[in-house]
Amino acid sequence: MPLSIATWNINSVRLRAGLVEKLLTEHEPDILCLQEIKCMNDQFPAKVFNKLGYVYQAVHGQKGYHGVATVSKRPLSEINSVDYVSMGDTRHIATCFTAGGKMINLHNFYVPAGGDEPDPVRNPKFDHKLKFVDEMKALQSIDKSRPSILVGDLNIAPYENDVWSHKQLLKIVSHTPVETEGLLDVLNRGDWRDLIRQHIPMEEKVYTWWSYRARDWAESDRGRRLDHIWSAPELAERLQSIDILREARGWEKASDHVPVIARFDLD
DNA sequence: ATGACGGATCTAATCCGA
Repeated sequence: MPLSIATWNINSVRLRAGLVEKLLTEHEPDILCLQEIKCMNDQFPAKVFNKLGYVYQAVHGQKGYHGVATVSKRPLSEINSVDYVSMGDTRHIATCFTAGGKMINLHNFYVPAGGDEPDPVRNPKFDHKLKFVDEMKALQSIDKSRPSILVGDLNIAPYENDVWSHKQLLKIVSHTPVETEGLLDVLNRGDWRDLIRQHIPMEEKVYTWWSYRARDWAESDRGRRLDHIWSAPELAERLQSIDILREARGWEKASDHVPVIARFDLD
């Protein structure tokens, strides 16, 4: 079976354990990276994943907010979290696994949302976000001579067609120039490949998140591409497909983010 | 008008998301 990796901001893994089960049953990714699990490690619904064969679990949670987890059918090693911006938040977990006979690093991120006002002086949350992205610039797509994959809710929609209206969102946190330039700097300096954009032309609108506040999310379709899968060039060459599960936004009690799944021509 | 919803928490009103 080819290697497949999914990422999903689940917005409470306990509340949506049933939806996670649906995703894993219907799409069977080898590895699932979750963000915003919103629980402590001992509250993580491990049994739900064990039952489906995802017995390797790297969980980095905290009470009520944030939290990331990587669950896998393949053994995970070198589990490690970096405390970006030294805030004590649970926004990153790194693991390592084997595919195609080689070791691959996998980073799972939940980048801070950044609050309402795009001014780091007046808004400490925006300052935190910018510092977080700054620290990500040190990440290289090849590390310890292994190729890496970086996924998660990066909370930034970098390109014009990653939002429903480029012009109207230029001053809205997630699409301001200081953020989009910062994220593209992370991408370029680390020699990463943006796998969604490798598969979908730049002219085409692509979203992975739709607000809960819209009267009808599908009808207004005012989304943003906040969730990403990046990889080292040698893995990008092996990309077979990338799927954005838009239909998951319409599931009962849906997360406001949808899963993204990348499949690679690697065993 | 993007657009007022939805989650967790010291179960009621508050903070947070993006």
